[in-house]
Amino acid sequence: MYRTHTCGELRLSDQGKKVTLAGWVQKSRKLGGMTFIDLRDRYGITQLVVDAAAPAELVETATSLGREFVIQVVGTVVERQSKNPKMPTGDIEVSIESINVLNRSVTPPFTIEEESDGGEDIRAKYRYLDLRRPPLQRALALRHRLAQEIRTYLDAQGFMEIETPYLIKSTPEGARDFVVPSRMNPGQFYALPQSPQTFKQLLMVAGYDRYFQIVRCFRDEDLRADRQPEFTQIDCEMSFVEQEDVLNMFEGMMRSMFKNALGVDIPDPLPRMSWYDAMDFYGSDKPDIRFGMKIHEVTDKVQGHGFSVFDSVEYVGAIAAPGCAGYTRKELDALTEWVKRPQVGAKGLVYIKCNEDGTFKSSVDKFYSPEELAEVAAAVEAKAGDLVLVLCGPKRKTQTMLGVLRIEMGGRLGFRDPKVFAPLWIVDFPLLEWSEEDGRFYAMHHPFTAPKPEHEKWFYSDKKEDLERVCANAYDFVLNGTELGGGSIRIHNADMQGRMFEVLGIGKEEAEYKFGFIINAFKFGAPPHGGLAFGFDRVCALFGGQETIRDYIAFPKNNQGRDVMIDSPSLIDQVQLDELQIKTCAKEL
RNA sequence: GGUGCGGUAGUUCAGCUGGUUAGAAUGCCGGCCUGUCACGCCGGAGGUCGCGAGUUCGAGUCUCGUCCGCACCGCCA
Repeated sequence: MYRTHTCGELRLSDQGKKVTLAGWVQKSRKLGGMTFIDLRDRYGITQLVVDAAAPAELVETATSLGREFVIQVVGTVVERQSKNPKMPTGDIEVSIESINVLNRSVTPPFTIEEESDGGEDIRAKYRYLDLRRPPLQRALALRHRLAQEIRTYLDAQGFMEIETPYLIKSTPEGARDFVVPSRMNPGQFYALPQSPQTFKQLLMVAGYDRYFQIVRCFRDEDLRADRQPEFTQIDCEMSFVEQEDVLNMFEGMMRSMFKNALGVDIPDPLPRMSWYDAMDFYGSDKPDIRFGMKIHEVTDKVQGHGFSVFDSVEYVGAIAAPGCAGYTRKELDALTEWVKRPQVGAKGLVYIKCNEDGTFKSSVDKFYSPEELAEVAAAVEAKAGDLVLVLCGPKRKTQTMLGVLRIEMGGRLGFRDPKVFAPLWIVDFPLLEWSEEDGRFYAMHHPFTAPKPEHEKWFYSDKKEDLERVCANAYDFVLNGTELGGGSIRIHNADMQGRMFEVLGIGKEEAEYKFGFIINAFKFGAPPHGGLAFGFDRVCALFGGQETIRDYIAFPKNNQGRDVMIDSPSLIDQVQLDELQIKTCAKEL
């Protein structure tokens, strides 16, 4: 037996026990005659001690151990003479009678401790060493815990986990596909799935009315801290359901995840907000509702006073930053520069200070009386001591900029505490989105989303205005300003699916080539169905209070989609290339 | 495709308007030390300043190019 206990479990109550431990040498401290060794495994650290009175051979071995040596020791649990209250095992130590060096280690390039001295670069290259550190071990443990909760909950609700293929057909209607050449089918390619969307719908056709899968998905797009080329979705679909059924089922799942993994209670039922309200009041389709500072339109209150900047625009909107009336000229100038950066894109910033004494001071005093400024302040629910920030321009674009400004100010004011959780549903999304540059509609969610039944009359209209106002029974699960998941009630009718492809400008032949299988399947008694998918990596990161998902993935890719540890992607040799017979033989669509 | 920041010892970093032999901390190696737990003390080794051009009497430092990392914009149905 390699060990009788782990390095995290021994306590004072184990005093006197003879134990065998195995683990990694984190650090050794030699004090002349005696040697202390911190032995680590993923359960914790236990201090080992070798006394001066020990046999010379044992002392010799103990003092020759290097960092990250793997050792097995036999010894007795004893109470420490000087305890360490910072360690869970700090009341005891193991007095060693024998050491078995199971494996040596070269000196690691960075410290394997709670806080490593290594930078991201070097830790990524030696990911297997970084993964020995407690923060990474906690992150993966949380991921495991959440996956278990999901399976437990969905299993109890009658869901079946069914695997779908990874080698599928390329249908790049949105993100780019990773493609995989096929040796047995020269010149032809599989694609890796961006999601199992069509397969889960086919499972509904097949009668598996409650399906889920914790599944890897792939997108060949540029990366971010919260975006990886391969990522994991909690993919779910149900038959014979309406939007209400889906929302209830999956907010229940999130509720049990919050409760059982974090001990946090989230509201029951969760708040819901229409997409239009989210855009109007938060300037985002993924609002952070941990704090207020809602956006208010003040166009009619500020136009017609001779201030040409406001008079010439479609929309003027504002937010109130609590307690910021004391901002200095310098701070306001800096804030103005901040909103003018390309990432925000505002042309300028107008402010109104609502002073504690009830007076107002603004950058546009020339054009507005104190009474008029008070009216604007009242419209954005500003109180004495608040700072009103005003932006103007085209409606949606300005709301988006105000949304970015709101998030920034909310962060500065400490309203974005990662330990506070404010989930909600965003509902009633538009079905379609017009692209000016391409001169066509794109599906806002995906081309399998059904229009709301009451909007179908517009869906079959040829007028752009009609199509633009079609809403879908589509929904996003949003937490703290991050979209964690989304879904919709699907089209289950072959004719309607055909109409959707038509609206999206996908020709009959192209639709047949790319999606013929699903259109065909819908002719064989497809049940009404709908579902959703959560981004599991993001769920883990947010539950763990982090912005980056990399720590929650054992072996993530870097910014360029590279794995710097195994050095992939990489060139392949000519023999492999020849076998694959990759030639130019594109399909005309 | 674009913007910003960064690349100097194993590691994390400092290095001013260009100027002698490129420093610190930590790690590593050796010595001392019987209650350490960021142990302490003494000594030592350790550098292609990412790479390539250029300017200059002289480049870690300035210029251009290039590679790599991180964050962001575009992109992500």
